[in-house]
Amino acid sequence: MAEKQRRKPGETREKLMSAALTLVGKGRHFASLGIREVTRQAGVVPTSFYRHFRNMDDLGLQLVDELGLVLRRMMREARANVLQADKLIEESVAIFISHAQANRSFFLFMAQGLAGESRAVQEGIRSEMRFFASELANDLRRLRLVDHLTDQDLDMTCDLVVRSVAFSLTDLLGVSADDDYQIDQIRKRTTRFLQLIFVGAAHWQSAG
Amino acid sequence: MAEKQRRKPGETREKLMSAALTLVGKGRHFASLGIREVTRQAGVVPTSFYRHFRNMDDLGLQLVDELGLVLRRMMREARANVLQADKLIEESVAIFISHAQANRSFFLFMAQGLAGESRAVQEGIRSEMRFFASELANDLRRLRLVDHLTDQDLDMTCDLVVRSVAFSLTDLLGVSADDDYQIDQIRKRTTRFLQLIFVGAAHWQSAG
DNA sequence: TGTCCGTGTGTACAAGTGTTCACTAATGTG
DNA sequence: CACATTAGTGAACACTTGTACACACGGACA
Repeated sequence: MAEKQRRKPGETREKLMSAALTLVGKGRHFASLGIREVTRQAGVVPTSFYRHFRNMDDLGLQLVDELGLVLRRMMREARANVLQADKLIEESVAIFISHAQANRSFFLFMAQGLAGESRAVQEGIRSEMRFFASELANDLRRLRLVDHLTDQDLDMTCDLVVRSVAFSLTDLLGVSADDDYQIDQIRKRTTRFLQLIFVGAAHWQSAG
Repeated sequence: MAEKQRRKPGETREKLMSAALTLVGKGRHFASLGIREVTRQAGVVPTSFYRHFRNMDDLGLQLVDELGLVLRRMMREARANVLQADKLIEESVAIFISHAQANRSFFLFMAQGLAGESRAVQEGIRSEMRFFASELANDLRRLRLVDHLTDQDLDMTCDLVVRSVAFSLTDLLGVSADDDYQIDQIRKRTTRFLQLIFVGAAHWQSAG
């Protein structure tokens, strides 16, 4: 019989979550993962799963929570590194892309979850995106870059920005993780998208 | 023994495809569907599946083909009904929303497939979107609404438009099919997104 | 020191899975 | 009409699946 391994608390839980992410990173869709498959990947007996999660949806929800942390780290880095306003878009997108590469599976999971099977996960990710958009709106206000926009129009703009960036995840998803050329193309395109949106915002008049 | 039912050619094939769509419409994710499940929903014996498809990915690919037809019908209707340029965006979005409601499962499948498990389905849907974007670019050129944009910038604009509209599918996905108020909100928001993008395009200068 | 309790393990089971096979009825083709 | 082809059927296969149960170990705390 295999020895019972005593691990530090929460280790198996983490193993299971990162096992699910690993499978997602290998191209599987989260909705198609099973409990046994995940435990197998984690090197843990199936019954252990229930010590930490009620079912796969539950695991998905906890992954969304961790995704929130990843996104917040990314925001912090962007705030720290994006100093000159004229390169704001370019640098923000670059930071996004580099985080997306460093946490590929996480962002794949995010892209999948937007149209996923679990309503709760879906709502969780949408909620993260709303939060992200509202933080972006705050930052832009603070930098006094959008003084001519009403709050509502600013919110709309940021919403569109976040969506466009999120959509680029599905581009990233299609290219292999080390195809630097393609990834750079995606970065450039996403940058142009945002520039176009901000040109629109600069000339937007609320009544329109 | 149940009678062997002779049906008109291709009927079982259609039954299987629409069975898969039905399940998607009920909130399931395509990637999590199994052959037996689909055949059960179609009221057909599991073995029949192999008469028409090699596996679920194959079925997915054929669904993408049909999705192409749906999209082309939609384009045709938009071209026929959108006459006055000043309401172009508003009416196009309205037509999109109404088609998305009329073919809910199809568009859910599309939203799922963008980050789906099958690389081939993914690429198929992206290809449909590219086609859609290039047709849109042609139309805009023909209407002489974007004379100041280079081809490349016009392509980018249309790409962004198509993405924004596609993303709104994930909004639609979250509200029940008969929640007219919410659907109208989505329609309005999507319309504003496109207006913002076109304001951006109007003031875009290629060198930027 | 003794006793919970959280977390790991192995076994078990019924139900569901993809796929193969041999069989058969209807259809199209000569 | 004879006949090959297509498209339906049921039975069977080896496996996988989710989940329940009883048990074992180690740390926290009395």
